[in-house]
Amino acid sequence: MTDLLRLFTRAHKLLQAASDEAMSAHGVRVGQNLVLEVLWAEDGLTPGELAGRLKVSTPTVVNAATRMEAAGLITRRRDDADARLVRLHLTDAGRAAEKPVGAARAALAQRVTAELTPEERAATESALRKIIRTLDPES
Amino acid sequence: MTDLLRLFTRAHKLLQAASDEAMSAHGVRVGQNLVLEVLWAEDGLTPGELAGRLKVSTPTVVNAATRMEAAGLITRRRDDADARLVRLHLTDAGRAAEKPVGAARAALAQRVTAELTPEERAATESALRKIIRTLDPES
DNA sequence: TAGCTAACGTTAGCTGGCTAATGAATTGCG
DNA sequence: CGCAATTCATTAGCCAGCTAACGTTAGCTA
Repeated sequence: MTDLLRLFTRAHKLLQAASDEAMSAHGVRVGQNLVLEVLWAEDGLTPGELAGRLKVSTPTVVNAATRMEAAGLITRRRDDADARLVRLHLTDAGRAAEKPVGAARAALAQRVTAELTPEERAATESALRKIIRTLDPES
Repeated sequence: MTDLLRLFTRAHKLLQAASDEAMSAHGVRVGQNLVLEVLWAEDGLTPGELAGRLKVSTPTVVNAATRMEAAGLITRRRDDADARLVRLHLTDAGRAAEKPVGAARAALAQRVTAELTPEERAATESALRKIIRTLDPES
């Protein structure tokens, strides 16, 4: 298990699971959280815009939006000026989730990074940035 | 993007994609690679054993095995002594993939970690271990 | 020895990624 | 002005995870 990539994969899976568990308590799944965070900052974006900001494909956002609509977190509305566009708007429930979900996320981040020394945290952050730039120079 | 968790997610997705691309050139998808690596070291394991070693659920291994069987990488064989067990055996093609896939994986790891300083590498590894232990104390 | 229980693989159905193909609407060019 | 090209969202279908439910086989116990 000395392989960095392997450790990485394992840590990621555990983080995803912990994250999903923390959010699910507030009716939000781990993928939906990302969409919500963008909408909390700027409501009424289109699937394409969200995909761009989240660096995810458009169908991924569309599918998430369908589930979130069914869950009552957002609504779909056709753009008045350009009928090709769909605008995603938060419902009251979607807005209400901001505080608890944000708190849950912060608590998880705190719990996970609490054990790290400042050096470890800084070096990890720097390493992650380098890895991202290596694999996606455009970013 | 200052959030460690966000950087983590992004880096993981890029790594997965790069990994999948590298392996696909040799007819192996990213999830199958993990199964193969265990079988290269020890052939004839059961789905449950593989799931335990990979820290993945049994259905995940079963589904991967089905695709790998269709791809001609492994075969399923019922255990003679205990008919509940299924043993997964490498085919010639599965064995033949070891060298190229291993090389591709090593090349990716090398490329990704090349930019990191020894301190970053060590600190990241240590940080990952701590995170894993925090989220899964049993490990 | 008969029957219950535990172990194991598989199937069904979910989330969350992806690409490719489709269809509707707008834009732009001739 | 009209038609072609572009730009959207959606749908279809794939891989890779998961949990829960199911059926079969061993094994143990009464």
